[in-house]
Amino acid sequence: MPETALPGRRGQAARNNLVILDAARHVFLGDPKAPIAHVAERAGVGISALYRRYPSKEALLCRLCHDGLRTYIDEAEAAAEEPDGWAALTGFLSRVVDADVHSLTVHLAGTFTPTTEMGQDARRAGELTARLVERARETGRLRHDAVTEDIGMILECCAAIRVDDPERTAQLRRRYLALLVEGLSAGGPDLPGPPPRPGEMNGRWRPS
Amino acid sequence: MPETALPGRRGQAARNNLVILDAARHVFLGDPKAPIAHVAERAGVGISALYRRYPSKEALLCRLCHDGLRTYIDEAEAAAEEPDGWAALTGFLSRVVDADVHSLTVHLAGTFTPTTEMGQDARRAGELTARLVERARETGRLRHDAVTEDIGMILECCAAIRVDDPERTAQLRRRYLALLVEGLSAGGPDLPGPPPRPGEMNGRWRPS
DNA sequence: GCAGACCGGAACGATCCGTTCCAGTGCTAA
DNA sequence: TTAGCACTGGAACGGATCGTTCCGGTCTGC
Repeated sequence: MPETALPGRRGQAARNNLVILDAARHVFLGDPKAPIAHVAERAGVGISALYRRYPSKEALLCRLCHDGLRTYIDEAEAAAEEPDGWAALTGFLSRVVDADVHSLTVHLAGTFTPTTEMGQDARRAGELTARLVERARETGRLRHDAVTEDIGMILECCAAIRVDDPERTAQLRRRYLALLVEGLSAGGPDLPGPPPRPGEMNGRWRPS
Repeated sequence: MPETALPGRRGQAARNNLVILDAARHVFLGDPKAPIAHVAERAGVGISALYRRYPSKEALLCRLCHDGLRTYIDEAEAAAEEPDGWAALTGFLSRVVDADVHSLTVHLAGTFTPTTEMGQDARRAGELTARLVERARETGRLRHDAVTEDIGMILECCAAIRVDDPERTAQLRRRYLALLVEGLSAGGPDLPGPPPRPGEMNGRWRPS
């Protein structure tokens, strides 16, 4: 077990690396504008332990956001391996909602100036999403008027579900994702209004 | 036109009553934690004009929230007149989403200590909602595993959709409400997990 | 023409939060 | 054994924010 790999101060430092990232993820997931002291408190470390690792709050948020983006890409690439296009899309949505990736990426964006690498990753995430939607459409199970941008909106809807207990939150999100996926299925009446345009929900990515 | 009903200072005061409430509704709809100065700025009045009418920010928020709750009740009572139980529920949802009542009620709750009258109104709103769900279920068009508490969650999902342009926001919300309503329709597979419990999403109503 | 209702906005005080700083602790290496 | 140092916890600081108060000015109704 790696948590006992190194004893003493050096081991504590190594362990704190993980503990701090975990705490930060949990805290900023619950409140993107939480003070940095909450992270330290939850991690059970002092504030210096944070500032030794990240030069500023912004850097920490950037790291978390980028990690979330990479998780999104990883899941999308894994879904691309699934032969059934419909199962690929719905399974992808399930896993992304379960991992609460959306709160880490979209909701944290705008609180820091993104790096160019993040921009590239964001573009790649968009391409992978579009491909998943395309494949789902080819199966005929996806309603004809659904577009790629709907995916981001659906994730936004699920991320809005939140109760005190994290496990219960996950359960409820699965429930409403199921409702939305059911709505995504072909067979219903056309959806009202023009569909979301690319980048329409990206106001938060502006440097603020 | 009532804006010219009274001239002079008294007329200005009467007009400011409406202008301030409108501005407050707009500002706090966009950001429940906005500073009170933003309200004054948007209303085009000074800060004293606000404090002359409401003893504190809390009182203003309470007023807005209570107004929103009453709108919800009014819409629910209007929907109760609709003979078709399914149309009553879906029409109700449409109008409540269009009016953005959810952001005024649930999202403002917790920022002030609610009055007992608000508690009564909240209970009445719950009863009316339950009745609408019950009637929709009797039509057979509502999926059998939907519960009253799903309504609040669905409204929460729609309220999460927000882009810069208010009119566009309304369009997009209608789109995802349609998706969710389609999911609510009978015929799909059972929803995963236990349904939401009464009061499960009411953490925000605590005095905080 | 005057008393007072009403206004705009500067000033105040409290709170919050990111960041810095420093004294303490216990490995590590000689 | 001990000197040095990497690392830590948390107090202190400075800036920003925001609710509220206060005051000088304006206009109205009598």
